[in-house]
Amino acid sequence: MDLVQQRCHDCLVRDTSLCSSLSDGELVALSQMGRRRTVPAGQVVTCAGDPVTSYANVVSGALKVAASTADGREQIVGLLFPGDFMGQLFADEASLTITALTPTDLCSFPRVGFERQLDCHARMERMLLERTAASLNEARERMLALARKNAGERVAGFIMQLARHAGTRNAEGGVEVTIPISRGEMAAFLGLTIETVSRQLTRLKAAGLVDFVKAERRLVVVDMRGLEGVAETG
Amino acid sequence: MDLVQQRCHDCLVRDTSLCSSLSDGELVALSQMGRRRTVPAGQVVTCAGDPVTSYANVVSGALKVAASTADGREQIVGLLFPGDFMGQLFADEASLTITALTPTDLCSFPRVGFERQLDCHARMERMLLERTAASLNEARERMLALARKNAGERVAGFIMQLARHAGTRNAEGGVEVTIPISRGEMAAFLGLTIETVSRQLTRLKAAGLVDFVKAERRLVVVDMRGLEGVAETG
DNA sequence: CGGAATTTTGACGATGCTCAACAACGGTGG
DNA sequence: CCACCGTTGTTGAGCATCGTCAAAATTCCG
Repeated sequence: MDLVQQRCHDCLVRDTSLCSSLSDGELVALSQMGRRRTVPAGQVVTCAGDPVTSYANVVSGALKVAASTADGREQIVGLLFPGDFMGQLFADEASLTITALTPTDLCSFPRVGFERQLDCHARMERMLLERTAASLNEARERMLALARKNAGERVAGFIMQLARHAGTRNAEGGVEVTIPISRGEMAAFLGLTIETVSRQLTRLKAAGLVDFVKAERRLVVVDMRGLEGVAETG
Repeated sequence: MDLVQQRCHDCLVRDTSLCSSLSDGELVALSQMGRRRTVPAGQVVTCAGDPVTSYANVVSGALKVAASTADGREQIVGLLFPGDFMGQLFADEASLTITALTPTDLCSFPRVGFERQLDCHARMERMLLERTAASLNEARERMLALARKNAGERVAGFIMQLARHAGTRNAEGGVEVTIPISRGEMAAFLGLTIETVSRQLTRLKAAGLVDFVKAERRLVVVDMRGLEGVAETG
């Protein structure tokens, strides 16, 4: 086994990224054009307006995908985690800006080479279609929240999602989660301001639905049912 | 040429729907499972919560794709026109409700059969991937509008899109468009109320940027530049 | 022509944003 | 070890925008 294959074999996301649709043998060509790249927290990876010349798999870390207005208002339209595919498929010019939230490792492919690989690997293309369709459904659900839900519902819904996706049950029957992003990023994600997010969190705490120490990232969902109720009706 | 092929050959969207990626010969299998269906205005085609058992091409008419909360708040997350593909790909349960806005003709396929056809026709699958990716980009742009733009910007932006996409230049240098949906649907699309949409339209008229007669669907963009300005900064 | 549905307009109020001050935390250097 | 400072988060007061409720105007359609 040569070095290239060795690298993929040891890859953290060999089994969760698009690559999981390919056998070791099929992976060779893609592997040869893949370039590992480490990005520090806060750095912009691709910028709205730039031509799209490469795609990537997220290997480790986290990134935000954001749209923004000319005068600087920003909305986070998606988050990327290990195994996720990064890039605006088939767009000649990026309309979104992607920024690393934490130190991040990417496995980056030149656009044309990657698209050629899609041509020869139907299972990979299918997987990409499935993921794109899922992202579209998610984006549409979020449009409902951004347009029609009030601040309380949005914040409660966000914590519910975290709890369901990454929560761990503790001794007292609560569900512990670590909020992976800052208040500012939460606000940018939920279509609110920092102050409103902060107020809603203290409101949830006052209502006894969640518990956390001020300004901490660690949070315990005390009353899942109650929180679910708030997520649906303020 | 048998009847089935004849039907596709005469089809209004033979060259704009996914079918345009297939030759007449390749179309036979898909054609045989396609069922034409006419839906009256206002009728629900697929409902959130139902299992996804079929997909369809829109042949004529228009539909809305909407997400809604338990207590009845609704957000239109997409519109479908002739040539568009309809259905939540690979979802086992629909999360969105699709309703005809006008009398509509569909060419409907059973889910499993259609997915099998995708397996054998790489160009069709590629076209579907391109369209899904484009829809995702569009949804994300709209998330920015719903979360961060004010009522004036949203209404102006909507008219801009109409004018660019379906406008016709008139004698006085204005751009004429027909607003294809009711105020209520505009509101549901823009994340506003009917009253706010109405007020913003009269505001644009008072500012001399557009002209229309009260409660009419026909509208003239008088000052495109000015309208563009409002779309970006209220 | 008449009644229902849609649209417009007005008055009022709540929600969430802005601005501002304060608190908590983490690192840095004396 | 602790004073200092920048960053992040919390809290409060006031206000603007948009939603709600209600009524009038207009259109649609039988």
